[in-house]
Parts: sequence; C-alpha cells; structure tokens
Amino acid sequence: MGEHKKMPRASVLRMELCLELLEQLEADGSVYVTSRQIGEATGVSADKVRQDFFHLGSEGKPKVGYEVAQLAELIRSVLDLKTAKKTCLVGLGNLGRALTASNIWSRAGFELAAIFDTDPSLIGTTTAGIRVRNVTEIYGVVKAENIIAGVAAVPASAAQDTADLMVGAGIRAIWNFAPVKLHVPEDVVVESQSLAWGLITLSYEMKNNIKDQAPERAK
Amino acid sequence: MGEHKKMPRASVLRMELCLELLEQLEADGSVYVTSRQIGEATGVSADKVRQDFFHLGSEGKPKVGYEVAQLAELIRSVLDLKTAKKTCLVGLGNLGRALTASNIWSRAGFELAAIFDTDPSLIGTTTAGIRVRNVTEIYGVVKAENIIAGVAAVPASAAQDTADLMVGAGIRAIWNFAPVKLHVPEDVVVESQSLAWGLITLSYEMKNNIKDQAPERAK
DNA sequence: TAGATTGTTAATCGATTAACAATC
DNA sequence: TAGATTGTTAATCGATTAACAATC
Repeated sequence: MGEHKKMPRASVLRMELCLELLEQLEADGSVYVTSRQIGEATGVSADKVRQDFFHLGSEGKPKVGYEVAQLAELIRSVLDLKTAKKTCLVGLGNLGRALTASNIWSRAGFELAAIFDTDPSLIGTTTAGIRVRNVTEIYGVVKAENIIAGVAAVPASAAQDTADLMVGAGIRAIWNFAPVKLHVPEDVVVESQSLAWGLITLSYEMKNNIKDQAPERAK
Repeated sequence: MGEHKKMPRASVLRMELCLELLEQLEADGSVYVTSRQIGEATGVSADKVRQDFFHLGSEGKPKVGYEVAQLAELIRSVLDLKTAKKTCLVGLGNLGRALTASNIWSRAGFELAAIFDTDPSLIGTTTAGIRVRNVTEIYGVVKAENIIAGVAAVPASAAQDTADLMVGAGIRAIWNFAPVKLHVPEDVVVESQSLAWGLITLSYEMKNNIKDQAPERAK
C-alpha cells in the first residue's frame, strides 16, 4: 500500500480502460481479476498494470488477484468520478449536439447544467432538456448555478474568446475541442482533445506502419 | 538536416498544433516564424520546438527563423496528409453524424466514401451525400471502392465486432471511438480516442489542481 | 562585428520494463 | 509444500531540458 502522489497522464488513460473492463466484469459477476487478465484485455503488460496499481495504493491478494468491485471503486475514487461537477457547454454545433446526447457525463460525475451559443436561431430552443442561452449570459448563469467546468465545442477561431469568457465567469476547468493551445491562468485546468488530432495521428501511423513490418518483431 | 526515423506520439500532437498555427500565419501573410514564436503560441518550449524540427529534418535559417509555407509543407509531408485515403464510417449515431459533418477529413487527406449502420431506419437514407448501407455490405463496398481506413463510432459492446468486420474486409487502419482495446492483426493500425477519456482526465486534473497550487511554482 | 537564432550534442528527468522477494 | 500472484525495488529506455557551437 502506497499513497499516490500524481499519476502520469498515460496512467490515467490506462485507468479508464481498466475501469471500463472492471465494470464489464462486475456486470458479468466476476469477483476477482489478476493483473495478467487485466493486461491481456486492455493491451498493457501485467507488469505495468501492477506498477499502476502500486501508485494507486493497491489492495490485491497474492495468488488471488484484485477484487473487482473494490478495485473499480478505488479507481473511481482516485479519478474523482463520484464528486458532482456542474458543467456548461459552449457551442451547439454537430459535436456539441453529440456531446449533449452522450451518456459519458454522469459516469464521470459531471452534470450538464447549461448550454450556450451565439446563433440566434438556436438561442431559446431546448436540447437534452436544457434551454440554449446566449453566450453573453454565461457570467450570470455560471455564478447562479455554481458551474465549475466548461466544454468548448466551438471553431478554432472562437476558442480563445470562449475560454476567456469561461475564465471570467469563474470556471476552473475547460474541456477544449479546438486544435489550439488555450492561454489561461495557471489555476485553470485545460484538457484539449481535438478530433483532427486523432485523424492526423492515424495518417502518420498508416504511413509508418508499412516500414515497421520487416524490422520490428512483436514478441 | 537529419532524416527522421519515427516521431514520438507526443511529437505528432505538437506537429498538429504547429501546423494549425502555421496555416493561420500563412493566411495572415507571415513569411518567417521563429521557434520562440511557435513555442509561445503552442505552449511548448522553444527548445522542444527545435528538437522536434530537428527530427523532421528542419530547414530554418539562423537569425531569421523558419519559412512558414515551407515548414507547413514539410509537416504535411511527414504526417502524410496529402496522400488520398478512402475511408468508411461505421455507426451513424450522434458522434458519427458529427464526424460526417466535420471538415477535418480533407485537411488530413481522408475521403469519407461510405457509411454503414445496422439500424434499418437509417439504412437507405443519405447523410453528407452518402447513402447509408447495411454493415453486412462492408466487405463488398470496401473492396469495390478501395477503402483503406475505417472509423468505428459504435458502442463499446460492438467495437470489437466492428473491428473484425473491417479487418476482414481488408481495412488497414481504424479510428476507434469506443473506450476498449481492439484486438487486431499487428499490421493493422488502431488509433483510439474515446470521448470519455478526456472527461475523466479532466476530472482527475481538477481534483489534483488544488494541491498543485502551493508546491509548484511556474517559471 | 555583435546579436539573434538555428542545429546538434549532452545531461536530466520520468516512465517503462525487468526482476524478485513476500505472501497466500 | 509448491505454485502463482502480488508489492516493490532496480535497471533500462526514451523523451525532455539544457547548453552551446555554428551560422547568418
């Protein structure tokens, strides 16, 4: 048992994959799982799985493995998924609409509490049970509703302005989908995840994959 | 000048941010840009920028910087964005629809050539000028149209089956949005990018941000 | 020339991998 | 006990940071 200080970013990603698996196992009624089984299912070496759990403060039993429900709970706790976090979305384009319809929010403890846009034809309409407001109202709404996180699903050209509005309103965490670096005060957290990045990465990998065939030999 | 062998994953991400900036500068009519300017705009140290360009085989001029258009072209070439890549989408849910409406495809050299789903009410309809087909037709269509890449925008429970269908049809690269590890032959490239991951990462960062205030001192 | 910026090597840092003693 | 699996330390690897000579 060790108390974790700060997980590497890559480790957080692995924890998400792992949690997804654990929830499946929970649903299937499994009670224990070993690091090797987790590794095989998530495409990670068993060594790394144990190393990750070590940082988390693991609770496995030699020869038996980890208790599925307990481990899932530990991960949820470390990732802070159970703390309620009120959130607003700015930008109800195609991506924004997909996000509002998604079921990812509650699983991570987020609650979508407000939606903003600048398009007059959208303002006043209702999406996912939430009335779309003019982005100029963001300050008042964020304060009144105690919103602490914001999603920026706007074009790259509008991303920094949107971030400034959010920060001005007191938002402490921004999930940004524009492929730009946002400049914010250092006490504001930004998580950027542009869709284009995945596609471009795929392009690069496709080009390099052919060469990897001969030289590299997977064990 | 050095010939690059294989860029680290993080470097690919930086190159995308950089390319986005360079295209803005191109539009603004800038001719040269320095590593320091790029660093400031993309939130990366100038040292790292130069190190990245070194791996790419840079072509900057001391005291002047890098030629914007030339550098942009180099990055597009290294990321292979100019090679045409025919692509199919499986899963026309909210995310799938957002992807079809997106403008990211052509910029990275991808062409969306086919859409598949299993929902009878969707099959036969048209989205983004493409007729939605039953996923059972994937083999024939991929062969006939010479499709080499596939996007899996399906629920986690269907992701592996979808990947198997794609691989069976001869697809060599998969952009996966389900939060699961796909098991594919080693000559098939998978790029996974679940939306939930970003949100969960944000949750973790929010929790840890408060503690980081005092101890860490940004320069 | 003096100054600024690049190209490239070296040093540092952190993450991954390997190893193995402890445990059930 | 023997065997399997964990917890934890050590070794390796790769990426980041720092430094600085070369260049315009």
